[in-house]
Amino acid sequence: MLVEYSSPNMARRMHVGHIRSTIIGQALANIMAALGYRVISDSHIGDWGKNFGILLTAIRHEGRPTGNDEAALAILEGLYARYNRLAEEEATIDQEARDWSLRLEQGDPEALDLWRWIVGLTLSVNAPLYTRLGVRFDTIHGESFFNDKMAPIVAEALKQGVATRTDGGAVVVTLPEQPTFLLQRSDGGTLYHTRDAATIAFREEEYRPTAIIYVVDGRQELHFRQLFALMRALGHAREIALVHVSFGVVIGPDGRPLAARRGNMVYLQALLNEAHTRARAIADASSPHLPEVEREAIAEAVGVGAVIYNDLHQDPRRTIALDWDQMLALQGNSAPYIQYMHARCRSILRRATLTDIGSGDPSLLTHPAETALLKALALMPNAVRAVGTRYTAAALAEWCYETARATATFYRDCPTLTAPTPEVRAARLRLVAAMAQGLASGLHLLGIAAPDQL
RNA sequence: ACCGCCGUAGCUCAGUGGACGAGAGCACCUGGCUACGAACCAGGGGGCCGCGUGUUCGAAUCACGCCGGCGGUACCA
Repeated sequence: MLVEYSSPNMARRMHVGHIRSTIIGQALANIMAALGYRVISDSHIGDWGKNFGILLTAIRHEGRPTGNDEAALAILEGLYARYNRLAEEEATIDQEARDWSLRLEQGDPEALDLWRWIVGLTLSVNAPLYTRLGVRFDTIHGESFFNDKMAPIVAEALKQGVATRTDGGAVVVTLPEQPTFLLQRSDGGTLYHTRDAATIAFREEEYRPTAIIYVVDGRQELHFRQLFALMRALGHAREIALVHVSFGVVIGPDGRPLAARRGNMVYLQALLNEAHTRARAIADASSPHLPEVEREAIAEAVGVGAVIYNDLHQDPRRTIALDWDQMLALQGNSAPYIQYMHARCRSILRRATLTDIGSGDPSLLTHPAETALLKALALMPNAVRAVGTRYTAAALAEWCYETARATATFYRDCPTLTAPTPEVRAARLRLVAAMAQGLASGLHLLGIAAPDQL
């Protein structure tokens, strides 16, 4: 099974708009692997096309930014925004951008040189963010990778009569029940559909997957409907499930889209840092006895965990209005709550002796809080399987939270270390060990760390 | 205009293969640390589950229509 997610644009810093695909995709990849699929995670980076034409035009006019850090990337980002707007207003700039994107496709050395620099810069700036989020890719086959694989698809579509060439030279596809779309520009350049069609053909040949999962925002639903219909019409991917996991975009608190030029853009790094800072403040207040390095590590696990969980616990299709307090919530229905319950279980296990654990008799667990936990444990496989069939990690996030709540009640009503009898104590220890393992596994599958102590 | 998604408590959201008389978090009110860690727990107020019709023994959940919000609709991605 191949899972495509994150797929950031080049020459841009990752912002809250990218976080959803990244987080949802990684969780799905984790869970599909747990379900037994051999998962290939792929970031289909946007390193090709007309947007690069615009970038190259901008650099040609304004010069190449110095440095190889986030600051340089920010400058590129600004250049792109400005020239993208210019291209819409001035036909000469637009033409220049088209020319450059074509030169890039044709292997022009100058274009290639700048292209390599831009891609390298972007990937190196993004890398530490991925590390913090626990994200890793098996392959990064950007759109450029498919440059030489597109002509055959276009030819195939024409040959099969699925597509036709217009008088202007463009290749147009008309399928039943689908709006028509283009497979090739009139100047010979390729398009989004072309690249994605070539990508499917490649993946089909290369991996023979049972499914290809696209974790891409909902605005591209039509694109994928058309793409999948095209591939079916061509006779491709007959035995492959093609799935678009669609999610809603993140908008500003005012209900309007986030945009750099509107000044309300929130970058991923800033978001993670703020989450870390908030978690650190609470760690300092509630666990002053822990050494500095540990509190720092806990703050990272808790802060980043909160961000990840916030994205996973709700229906991905909803539009999310940016709300710092909600995204970074550290109480209630949040990752820290689940992490806390896990840590309390671990705390009990730390205080018990090893020989106590695993020898308990489960039939002694008859208190309502105990049976509730046993039921919760039994439901975990269902939750994981639901993710596999519904393609949403929310089912598992929900399980983690409900289970953590049941754990909290048990914690209050059923003392473990000071249980009434040694037999009950042993049984409860065994239960606590199971809960700790279940919660930790659930969190790990979601891509969230489960520290032994907060 | 057409297509898609969403519309559940003041706010943010769970719940839609059969399973109590509809749930959680935040906010508000009340109570609980001489600790298996209070990043917690217990309790309270607060809801024509957008509206209507239909299917069914039974509908927040399924079907159809309507209203509202958002998104998309060939040479950007």
